[in-house]
Amino acid sequence: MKNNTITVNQQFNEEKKIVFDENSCPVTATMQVLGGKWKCILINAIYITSPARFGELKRSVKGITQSMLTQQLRELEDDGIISRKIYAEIPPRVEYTLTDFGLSLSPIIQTMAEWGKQYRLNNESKK
Amino acid sequence: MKNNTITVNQQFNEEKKIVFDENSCPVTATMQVLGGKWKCILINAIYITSPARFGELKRSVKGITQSMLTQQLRELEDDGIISRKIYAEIPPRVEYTLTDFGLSLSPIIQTMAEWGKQYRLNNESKK
DNA sequence: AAAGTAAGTATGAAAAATAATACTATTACT
DNA sequence: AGTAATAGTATTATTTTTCATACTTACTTT
Repeated sequence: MKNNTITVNQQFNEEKKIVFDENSCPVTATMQVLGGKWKCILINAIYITSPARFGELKRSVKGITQSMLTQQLRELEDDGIISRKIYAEIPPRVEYTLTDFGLSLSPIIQTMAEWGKQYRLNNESKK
Repeated sequence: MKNNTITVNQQFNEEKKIVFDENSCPVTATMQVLGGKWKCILINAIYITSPARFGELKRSVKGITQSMLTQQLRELEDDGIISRKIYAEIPPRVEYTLTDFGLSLSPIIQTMAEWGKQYRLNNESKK
């Protein structure tokens, strides 16, 4: 009984009920798919060099290790973002391309690319 | 001498010299600023609830711990993406807002938000 | 016969990111 | 006197990421 007024006030004080989680924040949802250090870079690399081969990606994506590349490509494949085509040849050949779903991410990647270009220009001019 | 022809062939075989690193890949450059689990989510949250207070962010951004929030806000501040305004009051009050530089990232965040909405719609309809 | 090629797998170690918990200061309210 | 509020810091633990290295297969070239 003592706390009645306080309780009522607290309820009325909940002005902003905004919550950021997977269900109510679309950015959080996107991060579930694009999270991690390499996903965006790999999607961009495959977009540009498509069809991209494993060894080619290993050489061109600087800093990535073979096991990381394998792992990230598997995750992208599991998420339906890239498709993996194996040629039964010796030596083996595997080609990676973006699926339609993967292509739907390209506006994000392109926006990131544009920002990155500007960012670098600004940094250059500040030298 | 034996390997002359091979050496020459290898040089000519370098058809694609595309490299993805901080210097030549703008997506990689962007990732340097937006990388990590929380950056995009926080930028979005501050964009929406601006001016955002510390405790408010702690409550609304689900899953983030206090120390992560502090750390990420510091990094965003160091990168010039957000600004931090301290009010000398008791209890203390600190307000976070996006800087102009931070606002320049909003096309990326908006594109991510739009994709996330679509993604969720697609997932809903597949149930 | 040895080395090279492509696309990996397997394993253990190290580093980085993230989380959990306890603690701080100052003031107002009960 | 005890409790709450705000915006943190400090410390340790746990989890996730990333790295390094060795190994595999089957065929070709040296």
